[in-house]
Amino acid sequence: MKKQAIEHTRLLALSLLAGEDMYGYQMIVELARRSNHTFDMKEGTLYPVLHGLEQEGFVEAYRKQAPTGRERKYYHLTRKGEHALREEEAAWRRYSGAVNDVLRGGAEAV
Amino acid sequence: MKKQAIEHTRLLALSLLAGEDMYGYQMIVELARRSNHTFDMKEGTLYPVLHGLEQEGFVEAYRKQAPTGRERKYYHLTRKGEHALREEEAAWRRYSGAVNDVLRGGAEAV
DNA sequence: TGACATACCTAGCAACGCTATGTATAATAA
DNA sequence: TTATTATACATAGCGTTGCTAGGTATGTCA
Repeated sequence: MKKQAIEHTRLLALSLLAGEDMYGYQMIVELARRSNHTFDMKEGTLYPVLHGLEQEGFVEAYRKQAPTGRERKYYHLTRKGEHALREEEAAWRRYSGAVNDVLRGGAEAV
Repeated sequence: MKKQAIEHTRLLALSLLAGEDMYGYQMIVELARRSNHTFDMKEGTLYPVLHGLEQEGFVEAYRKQAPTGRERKYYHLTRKGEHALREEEAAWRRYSGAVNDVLRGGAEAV
């Protein structure tokens, strides 16, 4: 499969941050809500991914006080991250389209 | 993610065998054709999966002489395999639908 | 005050798919 | 005729991904 393709966690994480800055815990809750609980992402999955995205410059982190007084770590999607998101989205459409083609018994014409 | 969900190799393999019995090498070529070369499955990926499917009773293997005189190992989808395919297809639709929901910014209503 | 939800983090493990390699035969090119 | 390529199957070993399991800490509520 070319290069393992999917990496759905990255796609989902980038996509969540496209609308607004979020903190990790919020992303997990939001993802569950938006996917009608199809995705129940674990902290052990998300946090390392966020750190990776930060290192690649796709997101930037900043700390902000919550109204509760508690400090949260928010993530913001950078230009580079927006670009990466568009690419991941395109890869997803290509991938899911190909799966659907195969399920239908194969696309006859191009 | 519940249980890693996708397992796309199994889904694709079962789906290929839904139409007709095939041998491994043929499945790889067919998959490339039907997916417009989005999927270029490796032998090191497919063969172990086929062996696994056979052990689970989802497929049955038999050897048959090719017109070239060469022997090939064909795989046939069993009843159990058809059932598994339907379940994997449903899981795929649920999964891909959820990804699309998240990409769209989240499904509002149920 | 104790329990729970919130909020972050990492080490270690398991599964999946790939690379690399091996074997063997048929077809084709040199 | 011989060498190369395509066909056809197989497995060992590795890397990536995501999960389990555990740890730390703070705010809320009974």
